[in-house]
Amino acid sequence: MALPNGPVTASSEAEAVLFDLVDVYDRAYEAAAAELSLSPAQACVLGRLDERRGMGGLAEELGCDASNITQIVVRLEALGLVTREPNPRDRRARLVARTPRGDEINHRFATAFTFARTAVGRLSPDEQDQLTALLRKALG
Amino acid sequence: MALPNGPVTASSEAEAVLFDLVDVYDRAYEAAAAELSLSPAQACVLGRLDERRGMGGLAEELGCDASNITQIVVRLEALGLVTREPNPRDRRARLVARTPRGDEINHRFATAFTFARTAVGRLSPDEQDQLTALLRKALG
DNA sequence: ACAGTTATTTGAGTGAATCAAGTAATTCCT
DNA sequence: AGGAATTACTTGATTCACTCAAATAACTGT
Repeated sequence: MALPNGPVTASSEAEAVLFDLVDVYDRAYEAAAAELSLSPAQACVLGRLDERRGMGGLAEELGCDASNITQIVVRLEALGLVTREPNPRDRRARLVARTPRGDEINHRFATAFTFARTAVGRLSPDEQDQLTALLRKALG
Repeated sequence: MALPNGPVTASSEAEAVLFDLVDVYDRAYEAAAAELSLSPAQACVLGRLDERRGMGGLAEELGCDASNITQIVVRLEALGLVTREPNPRDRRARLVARTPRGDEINHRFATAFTFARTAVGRLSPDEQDQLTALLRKALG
């Protein structure tokens, strides 16, 4: 379990509850991935392969080094969850795509990761709108 | 930069903005730690040493294996940010405490991690209360 | 065709995390 | 009091995420 990105000092209740939310979210994500024997990073990459795409695009979207993606994809490939085919348009590049089994695991992950759904579901539609508006404003 | 604990599918706007929040929060935490050449885990542990305490308590609070704490504390000790003294009451145990330099770095970290403060600060006091109430309800 | 750029991989290194096993000191039981 | 069980922590082995620097190959523009 990853250590929480904890509150050193929470100077308001809103900050404290924000931290709680982040911590619970992150742990739920990790737990859902673990149910399927995936690391959070693997679940993340798998979840972004709805269409086949290149390594570079993944690295850019996820804000990490390309070699990090290489490793994660190699492991997903070893698990039989993705394939890496040469890109016919550009022979330097590779196209990553989920296998059928990858689709299934990804779907099961989406089902297992209920946290956001459940949390939002505790709110009425009006409250959901309010929350959305408040968080958007808070995010700037 | 850690990969985001991404949304596989966001079935509502509230869920999507929740994910955004978590992602931005986590990245800000990591960035603040990096400014002080700390890993997120190191910043986390350092932030929980307002009073001297044992390794076991840290492990329990942070929900990880004790040996993980040992490693992190060893590194913090090597950086001169914490000390590990034998517990006079129980010679099996060790008491971890921040050094003055640890206090300073921890304080600078708290200053550098502005995200929660800033985000909440964009809201009026009323809105902050609303947000707190909504998130509490969502957390169940 | 040649130089420069781009896509990806490889290799080396750090750190987080877990598990299993070990050590030492405490507690509990009779 | 004495021995067994428990507790607190460390060590060692392993896996994975992550970064950086360097290598390889293939593309692009002139």
